[in-house]
Amino acid sequence: MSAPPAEGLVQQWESEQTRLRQQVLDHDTEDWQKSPVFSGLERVGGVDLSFIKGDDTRACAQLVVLSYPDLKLLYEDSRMVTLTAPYVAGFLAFRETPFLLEALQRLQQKQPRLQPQVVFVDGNGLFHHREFGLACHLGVLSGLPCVGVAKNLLQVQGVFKSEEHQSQIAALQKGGDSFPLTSASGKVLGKALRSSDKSFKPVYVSVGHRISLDAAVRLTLSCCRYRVPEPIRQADYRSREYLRSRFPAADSGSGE
DNA sequence: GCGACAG
DNA sequence: ATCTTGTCGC
Repeated sequence: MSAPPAEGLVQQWESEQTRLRQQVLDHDTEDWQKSPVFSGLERVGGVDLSFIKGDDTRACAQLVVLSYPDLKLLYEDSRMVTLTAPYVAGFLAFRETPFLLEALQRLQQKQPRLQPQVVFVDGNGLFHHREFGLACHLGVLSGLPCVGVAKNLLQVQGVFKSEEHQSQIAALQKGGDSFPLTSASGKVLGKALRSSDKSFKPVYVSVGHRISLDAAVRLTLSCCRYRVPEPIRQADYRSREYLRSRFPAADSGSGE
């Protein structure tokens, strides 16, 4: 049912990514990022979108802000939105960013003191076709430090789900172990991280904006109670809960 | 025709 | 993203 994206649109998106890419800062810009224990860091944010099943345009845009290092909920915002852009692999940001930005702006307007010092994004940052994934996009447009955490490996820039990749995953002995995701040209675009002792499938961490890869990986690890970092996990859970309460299952086994 | 494809 | 139950384990 989803019509293929208009011809020129993807090209336009591509050039915009290339343009905005120049504004990404892939190093630590905040003092807390240089601290081994991130002293000075008090608030971490997480964003996500959850969809109503069967509808790929209506979704709940979610923002949560948690305390650090306690990871307790300080702020939460759920909002029903209607997406206009289609999902095109490599261009996720054009579909989701506008609504995540709006959530950050509502927070800035209502509770500026709760503005997160870093935002975890469900998706990739520099680990991307043109080194400008969702986490970079949101980072540049919001100006906030962002970290991209993807649950699945994006096969780009010469990174493949090869036997070698599988064996590297098997070699991750404990939570905190990781290995670099290196492009064909030799650049480290991100890291596969075993985020806890109990999880075996790694998460893929990459720089979004205003943070180094090293700090991004350390911070991700320190925010993981389970496989997915708590800010993203909370955003995901709460957005689904929001949909569950307002859009009860259309069908169930009760009929006959 | 088949596999890929962050969310 | 969503489609989806039970099941094994602590």
